[in-house]
Amino acid sequence: MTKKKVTFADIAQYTGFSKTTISRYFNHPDTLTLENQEKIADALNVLGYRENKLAKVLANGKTEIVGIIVPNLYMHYYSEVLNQIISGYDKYGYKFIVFIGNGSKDTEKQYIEELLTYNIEGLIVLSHTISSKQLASYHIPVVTIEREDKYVCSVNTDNYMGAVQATSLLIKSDCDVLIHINSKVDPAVPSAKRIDGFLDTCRENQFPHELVEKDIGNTYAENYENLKRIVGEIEKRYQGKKIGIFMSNDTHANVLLNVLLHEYHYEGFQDKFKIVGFDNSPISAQAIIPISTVGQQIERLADEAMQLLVMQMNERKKRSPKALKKPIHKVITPILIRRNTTN
Amino acid sequence: MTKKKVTFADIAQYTGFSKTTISRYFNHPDTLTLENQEKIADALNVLGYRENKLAKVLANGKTEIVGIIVPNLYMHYYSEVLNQIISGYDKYGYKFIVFIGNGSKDTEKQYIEELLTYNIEGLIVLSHTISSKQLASYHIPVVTIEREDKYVCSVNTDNYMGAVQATSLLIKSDCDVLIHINSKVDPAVPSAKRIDGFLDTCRENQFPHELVEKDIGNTYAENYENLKRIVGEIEKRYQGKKIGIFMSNDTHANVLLNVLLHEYHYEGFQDKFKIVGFDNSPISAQAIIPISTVGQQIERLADEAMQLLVMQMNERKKRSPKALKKPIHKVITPILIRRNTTN
DNA sequence: TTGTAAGCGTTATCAC
DNA sequence: GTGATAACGCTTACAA
Repeated sequence: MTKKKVTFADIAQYTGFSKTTISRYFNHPDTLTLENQEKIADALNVLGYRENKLAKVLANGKTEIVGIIVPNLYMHYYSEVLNQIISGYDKYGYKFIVFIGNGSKDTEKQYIEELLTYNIEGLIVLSHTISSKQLASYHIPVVTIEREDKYVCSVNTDNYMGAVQATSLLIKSDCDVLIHINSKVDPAVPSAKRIDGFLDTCRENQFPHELVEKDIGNTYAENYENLKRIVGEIEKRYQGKKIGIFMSNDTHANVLLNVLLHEYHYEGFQDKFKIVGFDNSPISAQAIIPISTVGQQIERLADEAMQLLVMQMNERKKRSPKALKKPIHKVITPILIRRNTTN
Repeated sequence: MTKKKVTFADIAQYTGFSKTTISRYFNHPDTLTLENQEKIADALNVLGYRENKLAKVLANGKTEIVGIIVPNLYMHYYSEVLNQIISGYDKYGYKFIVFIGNGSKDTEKQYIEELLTYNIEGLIVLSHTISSKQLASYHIPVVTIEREDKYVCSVNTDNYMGAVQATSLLIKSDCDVLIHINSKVDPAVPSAKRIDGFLDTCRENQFPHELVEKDIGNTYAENYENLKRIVGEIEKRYQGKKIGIFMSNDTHANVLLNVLLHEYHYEGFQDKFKIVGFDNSPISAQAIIPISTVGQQIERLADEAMQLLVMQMNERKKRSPKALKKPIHKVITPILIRRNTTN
């Protein structure tokens, strides 16, 4: 039916009004008589009008589109954040063009360039490759989530607090010594605070502890072998002691659990080992023994990010926009989730 | 620096050419002298030009934007499909506006309407709520993935073949009786073929079997309780027999595994039960005993979908576009992944 | 309350 | 090879 597109011109002709009046019907309906509003409304139906946002954008500059760059969707954390952000459409009305970073700084910059050609109003960045300084240089509203954020607005989980919660839980679980296994993390990345939180809590409580800073690989098999070795060493070092292990994420916590179950046949390994993970990803709940973990409040993380972005985008639409003097950094407290790998 | 946007007009003025020539520089560079090409290239750099795709779109209608509607990103299968499709940007150049269906037909229709106002060139649909008839009525290129697809182009996994592979593997694993646990599935949905594949294979081999068609809930706890009960009944019914269970997906296969391990203390439960899942989701590899499964070739699924869509979109750009007489349905063969829950 | 006309930044159609 | 000029569909002063 709708062969050609119906435009304001068609409606104007049909109703006898001018294009301007049709435009006003959409943007300032109250400036028309009710009668005329109805006339136009009828015409819209009869002709089967569908608005053309692109034409609108060309005229007023508001795309209502936000760009997102995620490192990957393989990790549940990222897909859940993406999920929550995109679902924000219902609340904020912004649409999202999504790019998946492939780790290369240059291609990610290209992605941003491409997004800019579409006049996106703002950008949400979860990938780590592009520095916040670089991001700031684009002079568009930006919010980063859980990454280096010196020069741009950001939302982060309170990783320090999360680590404190995890460590405290292990202490309360009657452990004799505490271990934190993590890869070497750039101190500028928020998750580096997990290490600080662990160390500080142990020290404050004058609790025996050890930090194992080692990259344990990217595949399940690599993780398994590396953790098997690490656990072997730890066990030797702390014979007869009850060991609490704070893992940097749930995926690794689960591998650790499997290692202990398989290699050490601890049917009652719970007497010997306690485990806390991080992220509250599905695996932590689905593991053979549900794993205690620190859950990021992803829904809030996403919502705060959108609020921060919307604020910047609105400011920009004002007659005399004022850039923020300082980037705003929001922090979301994580929630400790007690399951079966701790008391 | 780049206070105001640099337009063709600016470049034209700077170089002394007309806007037309600048446009030609981008679209038909070979019709300019090399000398002039360089002049313009220089100007572009000096002035810091960035193209405006929206203006371009208004003039020629090609947005290079495709809409995607996914039911959720909680299930790894969907996030992985999304991942692969979006990554197709590097190959096909299309950008993606993503919506997450919330199960309501009306809101998903609204999403499509919104996408249409942006003149998207095509649509990829993974969510199940909107009928293919309805989708076809929008008269834009559409491809669906693993869902009802009567009136539109689609790409699906060969679910029947996957079920045949899974069932055969269980037979080869020396089982005495085969069980398939699945919820009640609409026969129009491709995954319904898994049931057919199971039943046909059992019958052809004259193998004892049973189909358990039951909804086992949406949470881990529900899954656990339901499967515990189901397994209890099955065990009673087939005492002393080796039971092969084909689960409809890996998440449930993992719960089943945990049930068997916990409730039945089958250290050597492998002698009694064999399990095959479906999807090759991360959990199948990370489970305490890695689970054999049928893996969908998601990368191919996504790529075929894009090819099918690009084909339709290109046809539409021709002077006299010809609509397809019949929708095209592509089928991708899944791959059996043998791990430790089968021989 | 409504209309006129000039943009918004490109592309396409003619001319020259 | 290059340049006017008219679209593309809508918004927005400025008038009336």
